[in-house]
Amino acid sequence: MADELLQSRGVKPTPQRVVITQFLLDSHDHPTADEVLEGVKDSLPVSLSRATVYNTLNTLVEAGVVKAVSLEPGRTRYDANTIEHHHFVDTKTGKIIDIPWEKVSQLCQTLGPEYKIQDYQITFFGELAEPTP
Amino acid sequence: MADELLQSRGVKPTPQRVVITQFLLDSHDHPTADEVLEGVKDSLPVSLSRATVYNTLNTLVEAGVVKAVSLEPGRTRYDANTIEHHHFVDTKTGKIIDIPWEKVSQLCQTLGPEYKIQDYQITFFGELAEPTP
DNA sequence: TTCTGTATTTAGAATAAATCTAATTTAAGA
DNA sequence: TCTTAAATTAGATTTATTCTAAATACAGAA
Ligand SMILES: [Mn+2]
Ligand SMILES: [Mn+2]
Ligand SMILES: [Zn+2]
Ligand SMILES: [Zn+2]
Repeated sequence: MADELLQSRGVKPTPQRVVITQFLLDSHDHPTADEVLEGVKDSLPVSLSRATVYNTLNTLVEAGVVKAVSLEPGRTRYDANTIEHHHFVDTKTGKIIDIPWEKVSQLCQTLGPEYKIQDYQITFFGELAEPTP
Repeated sequence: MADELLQSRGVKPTPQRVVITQFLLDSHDHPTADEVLEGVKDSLPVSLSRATVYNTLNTLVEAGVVKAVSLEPGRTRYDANTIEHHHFVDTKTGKIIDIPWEKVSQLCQTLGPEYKIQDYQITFFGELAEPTP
């Protein structure tokens, strides 16, 4: 599973990369680099370096295998759900859950009564056109 | 200006707080804590501690005088524009500009041809209702 | 198979944002 | 003036991430 995914994206599937990728595929809670290290280190016969976790995560992001998510200051989270989607941050628990892209239909209206929205923000990424002279 | 704003939000307007608040009111580029320190330290007769900058920024956020913005990993930016609005991140320059709330009308459609949108993401903050048993 | 070069991993050092600590200053009120 | 709480300060500390330099792994050539 992880193995083929890596192959298809042109990333050599080393044991460390496979195990980290699989962990992210199985996660639904947007783990941090540290949570990845904790969750993965015992499933390798060798000691896993923190540097390898960061190297791998950066490689995976660059190859489009996972997405980096920065919703809170201080640490980046990682998401194997690469389909376009939004996030809902529970301000009580800090839990970040996925919101399907289609759920946000007319002008970001109702997600449903189970979400008590206090605030939301759309972040656009792109390039600003040069002003025409 | 900054003085009255602080008063009205119940924050004692010390020289450090006034000068930092004024700097943010005059900024339109979402400065970081370090940029605030650099931009402000020479307009005080005393040396300004980094701790004071962070203390003040946290106080201002808590009092609703400014907003903390975390769009990129690693550092928080600060925004004296407290009217609800979105942000546009120029992926070439890193520049973050404000998008008026109303601009995003039907399902986050066109901002106008000057914005070449590569990606966007809506972040919701709120509380998840308990599942009814 | 052995050789060789490149990619990957590793432990630990370095960096950078933010917070903490403990001492000092400020300033309001009795 | 005296008291006291709040605010500020320099510097140390913490935490996330990156860097460095050495060790490993491993594919391809000979
Ligand atoms: Mn602005
Ligand atoms: Mn940091
Ligand atoms: Zn997600
Ligand atoms: Zn803004």
